[in-house]
Amino acid sequence: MKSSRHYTIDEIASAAGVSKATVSRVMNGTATVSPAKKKLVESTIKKMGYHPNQNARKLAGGVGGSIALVLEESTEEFFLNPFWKSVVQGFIDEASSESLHPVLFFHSKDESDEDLINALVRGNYDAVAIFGWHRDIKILERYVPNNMIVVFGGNQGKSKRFTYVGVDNEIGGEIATQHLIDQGCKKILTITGDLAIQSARERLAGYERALTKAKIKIDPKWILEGDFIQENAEAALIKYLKSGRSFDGIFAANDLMALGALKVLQSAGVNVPKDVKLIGFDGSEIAKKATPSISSIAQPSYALGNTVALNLARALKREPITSVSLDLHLEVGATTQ
Amino acid sequence: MKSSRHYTIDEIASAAGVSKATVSRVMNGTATVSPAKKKLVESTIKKMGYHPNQNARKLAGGVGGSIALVLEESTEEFFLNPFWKSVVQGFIDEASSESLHPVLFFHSKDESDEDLINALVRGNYDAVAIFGWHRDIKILERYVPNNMIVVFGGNQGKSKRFTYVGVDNEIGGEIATQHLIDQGCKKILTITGDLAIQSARERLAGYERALTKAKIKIDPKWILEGDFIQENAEAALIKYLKSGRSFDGIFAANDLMALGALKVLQSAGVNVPKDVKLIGFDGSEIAKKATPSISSIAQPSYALGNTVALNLARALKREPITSVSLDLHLEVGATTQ
DNA sequence: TTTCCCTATGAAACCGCTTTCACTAGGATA
DNA sequence: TATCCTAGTGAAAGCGGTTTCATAGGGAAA
Repeated sequence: MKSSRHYTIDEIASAAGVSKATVSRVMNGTATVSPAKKKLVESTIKKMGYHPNQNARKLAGGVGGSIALVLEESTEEFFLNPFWKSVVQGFIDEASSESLHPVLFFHSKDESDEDLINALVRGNYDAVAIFGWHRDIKILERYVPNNMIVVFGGNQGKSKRFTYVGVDNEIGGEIATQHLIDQGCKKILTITGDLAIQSARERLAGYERALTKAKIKIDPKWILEGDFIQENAEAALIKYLKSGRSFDGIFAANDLMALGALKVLQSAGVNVPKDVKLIGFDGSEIAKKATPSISSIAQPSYALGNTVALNLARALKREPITSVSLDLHLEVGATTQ
Repeated sequence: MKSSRHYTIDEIASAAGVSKATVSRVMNGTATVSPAKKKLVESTIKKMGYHPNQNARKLAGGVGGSIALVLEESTEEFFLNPFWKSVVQGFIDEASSESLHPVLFFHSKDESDEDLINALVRGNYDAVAIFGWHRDIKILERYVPNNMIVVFGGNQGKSKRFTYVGVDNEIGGEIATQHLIDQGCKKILTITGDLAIQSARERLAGYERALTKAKIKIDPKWILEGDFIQENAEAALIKYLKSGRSFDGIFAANDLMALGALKVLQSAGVNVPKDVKLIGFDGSEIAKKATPSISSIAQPSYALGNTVALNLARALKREPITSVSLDLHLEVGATTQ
């Protein structure tokens, strides 16, 4: 029973004394086959350790189930950010349980869109999951073959062609900021993410909305432009501290930057949460494990990955899928109490 | 130029006024084609945005370049351990630069070997990289089709069939232990990894060898059996502390467990490195970032992943490949000074 | 019984590409 | 000038499946 050799459907057919059409029908359950032959074929397949050639199957128009996982991040950035870890874990767990094994594409900033699209077209995947896409979506709409299912993780703006699984970042930003206001903060900074990215803009908009609703006039200086990276957030905050301006709250657009802010505040001798209250975004482990633990808007990161995978699986089964918006919720830590 | 439709080689051929054989030859460079026609075909391909169907190509016996990346870990374990992160990063960076996109398999403990092998055979990959494999290797040797290239990351014992990229764990264990001895330690504990795993056994052997060479008699009680997981290492050490036995050095078989040990010692009021010196294994970020920083045997984790990918790429180009043993080196931190 | 319909099944066409095989034409060799 | 190669090319035969099409055989309906 060594499978060092590949059998073909013809060999199975003649070994079982039937035609290859029958073997195919048994494997795919596409037509009625008499119980006797069915059993015979199945046992022959098992006995001979036969595995149909996937290339031949796909070529002939059968099956379907090859998927790609596109991560719009450099590997470096990707592995640094605990949010992604959770997303990918959710994705893979769900995909695995559906017996789908994704082909991995790390698509870093310096690679062109065209490269990616070519690779996807070449591989002619049945479905593609794309996380972290913050480039023009039109190019995808134009060049991706229209029988290819695409599901975005994260909000990618409206598209009739593709669906997405996301969260309402603006509401998240608003909840975070409102929480600071509820805790008595009056002068609230925000450290934004990379504003080239939609989610960063949305979180900022939520921040602004909360302050506007609370009739707090926003000082433009309060908005520290960051890029989701810890070091740069630290630098921005240090600069602000040096300016001598006062403040009593910070909303950071992700936990990594919140952690950086916490570090800066602590080493500047600022008491958190007494002097300044701090909240992040993502609800990641690093926020929970920080000392003191950082309040955060919990992104259902695992669920995000999970749901995208689920949608792919459904779409592959020809079930209809729609875009989904997952819930965010406030996780109060020690930095806002 | 919308590529929403797939052209076939026939269409390209007739558009260019040649036979499909010629188109194929141009694409693959498998035979001489007159410069004029070659140019013509190439421009037609570009103009029409043609992408050959990979399934058809593979079926017809051409190309080759589909690879699988098998991680013998649950996603959970995998994402917890910083060592893997680096390995995978190295792998992906190299693979990407060779335009290879791996299909991802997380093969957790509760899945049978057969499942994995079936999946690999089904996908008929040209090459497979396997990291963290600590099951019987014979089953792979037996059932993996012999035209499938397999490269292990980590030491998997000898196999004529497969190659691996690894490190000499025994020497690593010896270097670590010797370092503690050099620093004046006399009673050295070790917290082992899961001894079902070869690398754990090798590191333990290295520990024993160093002590034997130094003529220090090993107290069996010194060997705390762990499993590479932080919490369990902590528990084991706490138990040892309660026993009241003295010691002045600890070699933990990975950094995660060393970190756990550090935590336990600190909260027990033991001064590290004054009272007890501590060394880990992996050379990971968490060791460097700990306070005090933990000495460690640096695994070239990035290089490990990188080299495996490199070997795959070479093998796919029909270049000969051999097993490689990468160098380990001591990284002295604050816990042994 | 005869007619009809449905189930079970094999033969053959086809999926899109690679590669062998056979053939042509023009240059080198004798 | 007659002969032999060789480079360039198209036709056709697979690669290993799926699916259409046609057909044989039985039971139900008439």
